Amino acid sequence: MAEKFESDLLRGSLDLMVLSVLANDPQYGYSIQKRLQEASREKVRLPAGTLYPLLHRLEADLLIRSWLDSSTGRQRKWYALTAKGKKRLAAQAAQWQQYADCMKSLIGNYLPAS
Amino acid sequence: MAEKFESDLLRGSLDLMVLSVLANDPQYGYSIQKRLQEASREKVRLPAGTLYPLLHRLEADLLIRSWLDSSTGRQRKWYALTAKGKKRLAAQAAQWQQYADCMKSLIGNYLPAS
DNA sequence: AATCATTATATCGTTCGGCTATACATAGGT
DNA sequence: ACCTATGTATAGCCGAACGATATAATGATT
Repeated sequence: MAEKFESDLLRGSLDLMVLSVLANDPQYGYSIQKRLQEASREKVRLPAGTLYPLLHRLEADLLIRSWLDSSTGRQRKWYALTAKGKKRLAAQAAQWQQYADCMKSLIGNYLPAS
Repeated sequence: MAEKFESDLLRGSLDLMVLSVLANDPQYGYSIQKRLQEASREKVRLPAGTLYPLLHRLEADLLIRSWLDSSTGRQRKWYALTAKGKKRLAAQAAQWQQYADCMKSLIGNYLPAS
């Protein structure tokens, strides 16, 4: 119960997951980690060694921007989507759906009866 | 139009795709390639450098077995699912659906209106 | 006060799958 | 003779996800 998804399954959609978490409001790394965990019912649990490099990569691609905030006691690095990031989110989400439809038509027959 | 899916999207589901193509009848490498291309409307086009190592891997894991057939003129290496491969196909398909549901709930809001 | 779990960020090195490039060989069409 | 499609194969590169490790502040427990 609540087994994690295989790493390779996540590969290629982790960016999209993180972008979608940032869609509505800014988040900092740790909160992104927790939100994804929660939203996936514990099936996605990003290790720090995956999350932070990923965020740095997205920022280097100008899909997100960051700022430090130490005013709330603990130092946090907040991230928000850029305009480019919003476009990317929409594009990636659309592509993902196509991909999912494609997969579903391939494996549809071998799925457990619901 | 008919843009290929990003490589990283396929990672982790290529095995499942190939297993599903082999589910009903034996196939040889080249025919698997063509079938996947067709079934995906050209969005999945496995290069030989991806396909053949993948098949060797699946065979090493005893998920598929192979035999040569030169009787039809051209030499072909046929592959078929093993019992273990069938189980794996069912398991992977089930996991993939869970994963897809999870993704959909995450990115549902950012999908283009259908 | 000392100890420990949680919060919070970061990097190093490993692993491994998909890709490009390359290679080789047969069949069929012009 | 040449070219395209068919058919299989491997070497080497690339890059993402990961485990291990490091650092440090906070809050709870004893």
